[in-house]
Amino acid sequence: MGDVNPDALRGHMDALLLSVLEHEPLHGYAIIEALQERSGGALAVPTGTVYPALRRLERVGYLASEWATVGGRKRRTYRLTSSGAKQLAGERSAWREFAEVIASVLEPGVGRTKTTG
Amino acid sequence: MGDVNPDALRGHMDALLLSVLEHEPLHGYAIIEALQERSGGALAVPTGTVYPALRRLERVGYLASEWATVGGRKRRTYRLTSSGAKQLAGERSAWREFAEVIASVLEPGVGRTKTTG
DNA sequence: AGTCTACATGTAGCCTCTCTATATGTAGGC
DNA sequence: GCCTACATATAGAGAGGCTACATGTAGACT
Repeated sequence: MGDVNPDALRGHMDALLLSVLEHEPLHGYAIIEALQERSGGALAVPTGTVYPALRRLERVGYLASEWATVGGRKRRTYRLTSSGAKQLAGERSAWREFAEVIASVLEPGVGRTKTTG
Repeated sequence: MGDVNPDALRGHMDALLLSVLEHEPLHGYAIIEALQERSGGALAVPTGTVYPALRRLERVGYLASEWATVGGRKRRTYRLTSSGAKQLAGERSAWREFAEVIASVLEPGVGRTKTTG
């Protein structure tokens, strides 16, 4: 039950982040915990990955954020925008496509059985 | 049926390459075609990705190569070493783990249902 | 002969995302 | 005071896939 190879995460981080914010706004720290919980402990994404990624996602309009103070601590809470929701849907189908493609190469005979066309 | 996002391929290229060489040695150009065929046309990996990757894989001992001339054209044919076969097995289980983890975050309720606590 | 396409390999340099390491600060337990 | 958990942020490194380019053969068509 080792954790996931960092390189493999490339290009999938956005989908993960958008996904945990789908039903409720969360702040960065809570997002990291949610990722870990949902993955059964396999995803230990460092803060140096998450915070910049969240800012990037906000910059492109998929997320929006606002500051809040809870128990004397400051949090920047992120929520999914409608644009982000659309993006998430796209990321989900892209993931399914991707997983199918990789699986078809790695384990021939499973899935995509050369329907060609 | 767009092709796969290049960034998403990060860290999975090795597995793909090792996998197409599992049962038969192939040269670079044929590897690219095999990848495309096995994926139903979804994987159009550029030569600038494949050739350097093959060399890297040879450098670390997962592949071995030799030159051949077929029909007046020179080919460098790669084959899987025993070390590469072991690596491929590892890549396969890493992929299954990875796919399960991503799916568990992207589509909660499917697979890895928080067996932990 | 000249041109075009398919076959075939290779490199330089860019891009961009993830990671490591570090910095900053609050709250609460010991 | 010191340590841990909570909470955010940035600089710089590292890596690998991509674009673009360079090189060359074979065969078809004009």
